[in-house]
Amino acid sequence: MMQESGTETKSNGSAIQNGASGGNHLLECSLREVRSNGETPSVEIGAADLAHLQQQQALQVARQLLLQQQQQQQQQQQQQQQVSGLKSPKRNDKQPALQVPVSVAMMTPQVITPQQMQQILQQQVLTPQQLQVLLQQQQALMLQQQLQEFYKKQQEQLQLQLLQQQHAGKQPKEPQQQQVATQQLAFQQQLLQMQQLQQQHLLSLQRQGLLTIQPGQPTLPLQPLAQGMIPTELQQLWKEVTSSHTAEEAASNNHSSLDLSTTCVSSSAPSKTSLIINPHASTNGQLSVHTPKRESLSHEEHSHSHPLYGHGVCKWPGCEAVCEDFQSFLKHLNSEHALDDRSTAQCRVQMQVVQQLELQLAKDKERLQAMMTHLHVKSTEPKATPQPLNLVSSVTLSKTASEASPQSLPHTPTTPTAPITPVTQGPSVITTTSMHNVGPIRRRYSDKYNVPISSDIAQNQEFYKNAEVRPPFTYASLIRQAILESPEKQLTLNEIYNWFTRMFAYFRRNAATWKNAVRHNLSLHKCFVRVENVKGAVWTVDELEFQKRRPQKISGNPSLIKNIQTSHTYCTPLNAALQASMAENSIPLYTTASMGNPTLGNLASAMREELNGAMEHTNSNGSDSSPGRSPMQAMHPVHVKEEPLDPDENEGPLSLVTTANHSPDFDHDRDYEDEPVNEDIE
DNA sequence: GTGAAATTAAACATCC
DNA sequence: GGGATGTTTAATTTCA
Repeated sequence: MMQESGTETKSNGSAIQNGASGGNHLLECSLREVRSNGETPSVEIGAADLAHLQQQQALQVARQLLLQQQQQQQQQQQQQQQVSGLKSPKRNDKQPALQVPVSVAMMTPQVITPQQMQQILQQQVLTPQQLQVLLQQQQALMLQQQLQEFYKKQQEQLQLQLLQQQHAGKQPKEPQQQQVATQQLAFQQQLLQMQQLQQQHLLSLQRQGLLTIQPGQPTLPLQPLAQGMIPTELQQLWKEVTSSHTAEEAASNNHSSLDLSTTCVSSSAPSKTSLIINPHASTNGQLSVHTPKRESLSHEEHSHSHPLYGHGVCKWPGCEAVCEDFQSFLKHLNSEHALDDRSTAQCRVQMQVVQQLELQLAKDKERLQAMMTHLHVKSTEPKATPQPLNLVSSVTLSKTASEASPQSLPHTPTTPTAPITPVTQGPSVITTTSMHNVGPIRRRYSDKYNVPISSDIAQNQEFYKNAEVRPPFTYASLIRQAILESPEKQLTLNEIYNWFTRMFAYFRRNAATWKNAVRHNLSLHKCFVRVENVKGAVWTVDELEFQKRRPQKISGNPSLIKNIQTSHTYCTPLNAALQASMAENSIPLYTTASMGNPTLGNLASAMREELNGAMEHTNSNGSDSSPGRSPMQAMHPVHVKEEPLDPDENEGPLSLVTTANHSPDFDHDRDYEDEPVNEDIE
């Protein structure tokens, strides 16, 4: 691709700089440009074929137009020779206009024929959205074609007028010339509008993935528009305007520098002359839409609006040359940033920068949308347990915050819902990291610092259900939660198993391991009381024993602790999330303060309020003020093997979980029990 | 560095 | 007899 782009650049450049030999060299140059532009694949899948067809058609149309031009030129010469033996300057003025259709044909892919469209539809290579965009683009192209035809007719009228003018001798020319110039300018403006429209369509295609921009590939569909126009057609269009603008130029019939075609024929005048004469013809690849009057209005207006000039400094990438006024800026622009390989390369680099930024913006927008969607869902969820957000659970007043090593980062599954509760102090960021990349690092936090496990589970229910992420709670906490969620606050072992597998995807594998751990915990901790029932044994929770299990390890002023937590816990994950997001996208790291995101600020504020409420509740309650529970293993080694979901998950989580429902039907192990333990995979 | 708690693994017993 | 359930022990890991 880079080679192709380089070739294209050279071909375009040669069309300008070397376009001085041969009577039809300009035509050859145009054709070469058409070919070079037409050979650049820039659309993938079906669109690539489509673009190829369009390019081929464009080539054919360009050739036809060129033939027509040649014929017209011959006819004109014959007519003029018949009318007068003198060489008419107007004839030369007409010829550039005749070049324009070539450029139009070159830069406008042809409309897809119904057969081609039907073929595309049959092949189903495009999605409906892509087809819609394609149709819009086709409409724009059809408009361009109509415009092109209009322009051809206009040119013919111009020729007739000029011929009549020549026949009429020295009659007043200026009104006609002005009319011609006005018409040409109107056409230029229309042309530009069509270009912009097409660029918009191409951008939309690009955003939708129809177009693929490869790094270093300067052969974007828009580029034929710009690059094709810059070297020749732009100058010609401008010359048409300027040449017919003043009576002096009209009077100076032999002034060949204003006619690029003459320049080409003369084989001696470099095309750069036209650049000097018409500085705005191709300045920076921007097609000037200014009429001569506008151009002569004032440069101040220009200086205020020129994107490359501001505060007396040239804003050309990497330049920053100081220009006292706009005139000097223009001189500098035309001298230092003229149309050459360097400027072209810089322009392409800038285009790629813009493209990358657009892609980045789209990516970040998508990320933001996902985040907003996720938070919105969470906020609108009916809160069965209006308990504080579990972000407080990520609070650690000790080294854990500073030990936020990559290993301790929360595992970020690819599921659409990520835990709103950071598992650790690490950034809770949705990344593309697969959830299977979870490491053996284990973190548990929830039953420390009196974090209500129910809140976290409720808020991250979908996440835990879908992502094979180990819940950051101890077995004891999970068992207790399962039992407390039951209507009768009692569960059989099998029902506890089912609760684990139903609520956590993580516990859908290695059943033998974690079930053994469940049994071990039930037996080990005194807080779990086995109650013999008529229909079997059920497990209940002795809350007093549960609260006595761990001593309070956080000492000091509770209010101070609360302040510390509120000042660090909430900000850290948010900042980390933002920073990680930026780091992932290679965006310079901004501070949260500099970003000043009100939404996040409000979010953090709301969380802080909830945290305060939670802490106050805890402190006042005192029953759940034993945060000293030791950590829990947050992550297990990852197992590659996927397992089917438990069909029993469709059952209501709690409605059937009663002692009376304890029946052998609850075959909890039929899907998980006999799984091989794959701990050693990693 | 240490101790407590949690986790994991295993053996064993009991019951259905 | 096999599996589920329950108990116990030991090694290891995590973290305050």
